Amino acid sequence: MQSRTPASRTGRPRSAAADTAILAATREALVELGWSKLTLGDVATRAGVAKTTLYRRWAGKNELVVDAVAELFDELELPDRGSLAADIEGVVLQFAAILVRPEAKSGLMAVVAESTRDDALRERIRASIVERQMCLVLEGRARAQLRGELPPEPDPEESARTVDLIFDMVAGAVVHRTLVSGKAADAEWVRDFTRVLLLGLTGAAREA
Amino acid sequence: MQSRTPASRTGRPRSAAADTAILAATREALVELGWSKLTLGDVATRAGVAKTTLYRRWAGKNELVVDAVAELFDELELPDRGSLAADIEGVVLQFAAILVRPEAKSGLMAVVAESTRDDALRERIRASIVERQMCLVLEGRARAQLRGELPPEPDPEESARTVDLIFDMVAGAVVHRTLVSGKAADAEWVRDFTRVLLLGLTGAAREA
DNA sequence: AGCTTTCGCTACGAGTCGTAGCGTAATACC
DNA sequence: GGTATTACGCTACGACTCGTAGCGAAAGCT
Repeated sequence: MQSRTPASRTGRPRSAAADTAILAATREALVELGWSKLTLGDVATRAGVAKTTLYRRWAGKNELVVDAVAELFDELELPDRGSLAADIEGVVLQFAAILVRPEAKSGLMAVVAESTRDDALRERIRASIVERQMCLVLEGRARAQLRGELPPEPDPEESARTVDLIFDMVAGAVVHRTLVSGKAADAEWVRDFTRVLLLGLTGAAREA
Repeated sequence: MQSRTPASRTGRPRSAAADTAILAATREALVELGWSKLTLGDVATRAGVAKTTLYRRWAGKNELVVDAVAELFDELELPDRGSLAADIEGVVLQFAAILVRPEAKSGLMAVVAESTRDDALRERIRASIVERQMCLVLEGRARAQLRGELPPEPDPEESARTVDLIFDMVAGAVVHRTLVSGKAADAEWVRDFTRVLLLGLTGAAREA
């Protein structure tokens, strides 16, 4: 999780408790101070560790916040709710519930902004946050194809394109709704969104 | 555009050239340094003005970058391309062309992140960036309803909900594709996206 | 002219950054 | 148990940025 986990077998091991304390303190500081006013010195004080300890484990503020925010997304799951529409609504509501939390709002967009100039950071975000969400899309799509709600796509290249597209549409819409428009992705919005996603603007209007 | 335009009619007027120079210097600094390493002192030097002049016009880094980035979106237009699908593809390609520019990538997400803790900043972003995009959605939808491609929605409240939803889906998908997934929203992607948006996941697959 | 406001410049205290050095604590190996 | 090795807490440091204050000069309005 940290920048590097050396295969050193000798010497005093790193405190696992310090890790959890630091990440929790980071989220706490994100809530109280936000991204721009968050300082590593303050996080170290909150966590009860020395500032040097923090720098020994993380390269900087970006990497630390990525790890702290990534843990928020661990709770994402995709229970089988019987239909594609119900599955989408369920996972979108979960996703929205995470995004309204202030530690997620403040931190996630900031590290994404930084990742536009830092490829290593982008890869770190992809591996620890985005990939998990992508797996949910894959799982939900495969489940829908088994149910016959979506046609199978034999061409692997086109299939990958479709999965990417769905992922950007779902995650992008929820993020934009929550963070840019600043409105809640509540049950009503999620219902409308799912209808448009499945049936399209033209089809959804006919069934309204 | 700046923080306040006092109705002072006497005295030396503010240099309009300084404004454009400062905003251009801000975008230049965003490209070279990115959001986090951008300093107001550096921007002032690039623009050839004193640091104090900059602080007299903008409250801080957030407000300055919002204004600098907002000018990038002035070129957004919605020419009538004959069909709803063509209109969407056209405006999405324009939007994507702006978002790939490094000054937009670095700056936009950062100020959105900051706006999660600053209501005044959020309103500033809404007024100078988001509102313009929202108008395009309204215009395109009205045009499609005249063509008969979309059914009219008499209920103003439901109509507003639909416009908000479309806006979040379109803008969110493009932003997520460009900034989070880090892939280009090229013609092929835009075509697939438009098809899903109009026909839905189920309908789009049938016509693939 | 006279008045008002802006501009450029310099300087300043405050705060943060990331690192180095040191002594101590905790574990693995012999 | 002794020893090597690493992590830890603490302090201190130079470098940098921040945002503001004060000053004299410049530019425009009446």
